Amino acid sequence: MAAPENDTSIGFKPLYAQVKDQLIRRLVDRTWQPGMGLPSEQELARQLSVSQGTVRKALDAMTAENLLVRRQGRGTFVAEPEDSRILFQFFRLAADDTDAADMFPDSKLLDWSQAEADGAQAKALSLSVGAPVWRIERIRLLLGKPVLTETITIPAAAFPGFEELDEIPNNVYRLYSVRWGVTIAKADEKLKAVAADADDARHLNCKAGEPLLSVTRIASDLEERPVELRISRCLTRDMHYTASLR
Amino acid sequence: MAAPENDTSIGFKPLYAQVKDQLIRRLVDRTWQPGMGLPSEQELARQLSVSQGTVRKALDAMTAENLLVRRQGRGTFVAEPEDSRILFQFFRLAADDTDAADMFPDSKLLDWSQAEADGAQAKALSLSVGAPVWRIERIRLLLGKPVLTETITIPAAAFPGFEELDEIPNNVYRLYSVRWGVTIAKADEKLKAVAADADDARHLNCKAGEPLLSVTRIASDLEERPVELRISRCLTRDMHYTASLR
DNA sequence: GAGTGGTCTAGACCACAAA
DNA sequence: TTGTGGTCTAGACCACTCC
Repeated sequence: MAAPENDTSIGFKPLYAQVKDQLIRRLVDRTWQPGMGLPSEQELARQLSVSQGTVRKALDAMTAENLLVRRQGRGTFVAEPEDSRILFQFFRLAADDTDAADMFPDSKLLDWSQAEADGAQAKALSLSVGAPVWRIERIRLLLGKPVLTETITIPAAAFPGFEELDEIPNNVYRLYSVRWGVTIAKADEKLKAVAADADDARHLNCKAGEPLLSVTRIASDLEERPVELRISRCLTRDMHYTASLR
Repeated sequence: MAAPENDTSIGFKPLYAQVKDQLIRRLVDRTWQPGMGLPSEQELARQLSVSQGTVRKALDAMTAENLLVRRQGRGTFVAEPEDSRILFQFFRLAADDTDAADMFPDSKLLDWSQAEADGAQAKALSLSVGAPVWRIERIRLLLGKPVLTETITIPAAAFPGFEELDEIPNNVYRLYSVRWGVTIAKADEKLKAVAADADDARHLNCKAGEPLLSVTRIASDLEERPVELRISRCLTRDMHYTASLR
């Protein structure tokens, strides 16, 4: 970083992008953990031998990606997997009538077991077929009413000691972070309309054949490795999924 | 803008935001039209009596919102409603198998008539109930197969002379722009799973009761006024809606 | 070679939070 | 009062496009 990197090659990266990579590395290796304050811009600029403006550009980019939180007068902090933030960032279902911010959905655990990745799971998680995975099935409720079934698949290798858990918390992204240092940074979702099968009908208290919104999510960590596959089947009679295009 | 705006009030806006508002005003009043080049950063800075860096921050923000396109060595241009951009920005349906960029969907016009806004339409478009609107119903096809029905509702007042059109083009956002200077800058969508009714079944060549993805879009112009309500009902057997969360 | 946006720097002042 | 991030400025050099 000290050298001007007289780089004419195709792999050129601007200084601020290199700085950002450096900072992300410190998040990955847990030098800076969620909730902790980073050094000031001036201090980082000294450490990395770049100007404060260049550090700022990297910090602003990471803030835009919800990796950091900046507070004027206080400092820059590593974003925490708080319920409110996770809800806002990763939960797109809202009640039709209320515009109010919704609550974190409750969970009812159905099943939780080790399994071997099938073709689709292996592909989604960049594993080989048959690789050990954990599978969690649960129902999620809003205001006491079941709104969706959720099947979570995660690679066993990325979450050692998973079997020692005595319960699955509501907010698993917080669990991933606290227990294994895995930060969910991004998620890609594919949506379809499907018909409720017998299991759906039983769990969601609806008729078989009723239209459900199927959401297939692949969530990735700071290094853009897929670490969770989540398939939800949502009853959207009184709810909807929101998306904003710009 | 020349005065430092010694502003202690709650309504304070940073300079670059004021510059951005100024520039958007020039887009709204069509001083700068789609495809046109803007003056250089230096020139804008002189005109507005601010530094180049402040102009740059405004231009960068507008580029991030897809209002402008910047090309190194050439200049800054007003974004055009080209098929490829509109497709990328506002069309979220993709075929399950191909990862390739999809084509702009063909359209088959079903109906096109003036009507009076009902309660839901009035609310969505900030009109009073009974206000005159145009309603367009069409089917959209990919690779020759019908994939969705689409009902577009627009305020008649915002599109004078709409009745003189002798056809509805595939890309209506381009039409809005070219003919009425209306730029679609943002869209909010609400998704639900619904059952196909008899009309859906006929148009999409599926069975009544088959699950469809219902997408209700409210599209807004540069001044954030809602100008189009669009309700799509999509067959998602071989397709999906994509969303990215970060 | 002239002009454009892209990057990087250095320094000033302000608004805000905490001690 | 001190230290932080937020804003604004001024100027330098680079990479790219076009003539």
